[in-house]
Amino acid sequence: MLLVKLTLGFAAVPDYDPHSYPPVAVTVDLVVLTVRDDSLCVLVVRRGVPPYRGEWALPGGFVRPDEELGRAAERELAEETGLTPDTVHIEQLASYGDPDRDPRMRVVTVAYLALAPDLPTPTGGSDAADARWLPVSEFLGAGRRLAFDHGRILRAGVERARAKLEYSPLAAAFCAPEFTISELRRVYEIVWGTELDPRNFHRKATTAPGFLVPTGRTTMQHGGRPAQLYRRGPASLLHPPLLRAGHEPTPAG
Amino acid sequence: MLLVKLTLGFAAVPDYDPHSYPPVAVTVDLVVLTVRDDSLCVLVVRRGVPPYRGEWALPGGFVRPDEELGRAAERELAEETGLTPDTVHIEQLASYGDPDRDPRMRVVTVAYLALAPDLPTPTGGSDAADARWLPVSEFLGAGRRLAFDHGRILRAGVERARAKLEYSPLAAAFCAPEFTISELRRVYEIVWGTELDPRNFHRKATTAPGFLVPTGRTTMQHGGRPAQLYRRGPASLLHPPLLRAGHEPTPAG
DNA sequence: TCCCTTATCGTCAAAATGACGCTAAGGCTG
DNA sequence: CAGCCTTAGCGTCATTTTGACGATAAGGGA
Repeated sequence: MLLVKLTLGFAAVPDYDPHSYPPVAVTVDLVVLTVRDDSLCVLVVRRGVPPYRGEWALPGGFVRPDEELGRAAERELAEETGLTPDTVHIEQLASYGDPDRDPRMRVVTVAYLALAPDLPTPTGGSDAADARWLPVSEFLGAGRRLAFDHGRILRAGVERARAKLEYSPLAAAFCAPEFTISELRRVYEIVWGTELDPRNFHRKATTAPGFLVPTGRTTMQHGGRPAQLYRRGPASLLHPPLLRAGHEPTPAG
Repeated sequence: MLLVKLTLGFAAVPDYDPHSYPPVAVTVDLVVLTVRDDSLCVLVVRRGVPPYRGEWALPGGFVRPDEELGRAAERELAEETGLTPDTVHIEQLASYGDPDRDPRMRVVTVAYLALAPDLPTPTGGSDAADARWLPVSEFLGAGRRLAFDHGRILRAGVERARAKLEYSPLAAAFCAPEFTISELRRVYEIVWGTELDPRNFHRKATTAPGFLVPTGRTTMQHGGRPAQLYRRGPASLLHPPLLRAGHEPTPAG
């Protein structure tokens, strides 16, 4: 029958009828990470409707009929946090489409990873009933659970963030537009969960071409000697990378 | 019928009805790369039906109603090449869902990247009318074009492959189960488009823990002194990584 | 003023890298 | 079979990079 014909591939389907396909919904889900109170936090919302009513989930929503995937992600981000891509870094993470990941119907979700500086207000959300920042450790361990397969998505997002700090200047996305080297180092330490030597980190960060642009201004927020303020540089890749010591990340198989 | 209902009610969001959404088709597309005849090649199929009839496209097809995304990708790979995940490495690449990327309807595709050893037969495809390996350079330059947005997907796949050679043992996925260091080096040289010093490469490849496992056997395929044969090791990450010299990859913005 | 804190520069030994010489071990050719 | 060519694989060495950590700079507070 038709189904069989269709699955042979796009190219081999002379006159297929796409509408005869079972309905699939496409959503975007967001892993929005920030560094707050010495821990890596993720933005979660409490679900107001079944399934998983009352449980924490990643923010997300349907992709509109004529909307690009990235636009949908940015729109959801703006709805939940009031932030725009000017302020936060956002990139596609991965897609998840297990047939039973949503009990209501087939839902394929395209997950996005967003890295935001510490926001004064947790959320400026519109429809989000209850949204807040919670430490990712709450969900990565045996503690709380996230609705749907969002725990898996969160793990992927955190893993991606940790890896990208090594080779990309993305750590700065967790900082305000102007930041000190120590603030940047604190980001690395919290995201990686390690301690870094301040002097060696300072050397490597300032040496990597295009990573940091000094502003000339200084700040004395942190009690000691005033620190130089930097802005993100033009580099899209760190050379040389800031490698973690010995890391076997996900126990991949 | 269903279609009419689907296109109607989009507005309601909080207590949404997933079925009240417009139809979206979900496909998987494959970027299957291999190293052949001193160049990096991609598996492409010639389209037999409009749109883009007669043009080259990436292999792919619909995700079946109760099929996981990764399974769909593996199935398509098997249909086109006869290969299974035992033989090739396959991983999710990214998703593409621009509203007009397929003129017929909204199609969201989940692209997968597969890295295969050089296959004796170009394809063992079932339905693929005309499938073959072509150098990626044909499509990356101003030469041939791929159907749909497949050129963009191919670029992402090649970029991903190039990047992953640095810090993952994935280069071995381009080789037969047993391979020599020179064969591995040739993979790096062809994928990166650079030349590598054989002696330094030998040192770094054999030094990286878990990258290579010597088999004890040797081969003399290449005319000179017989070479040790190795198998892929257990490492999932290369430490230290095999870094390219100075590389600004995609001219990112 | 002394002390405490953080920032930043400097030093130095250990490790990694890159350039490259040299020997090993096959086949090929005359 | 004696060179010769080819690739494999080991070793050397100067240069860089890294990591550990000392020392100084520059603020606030007791």
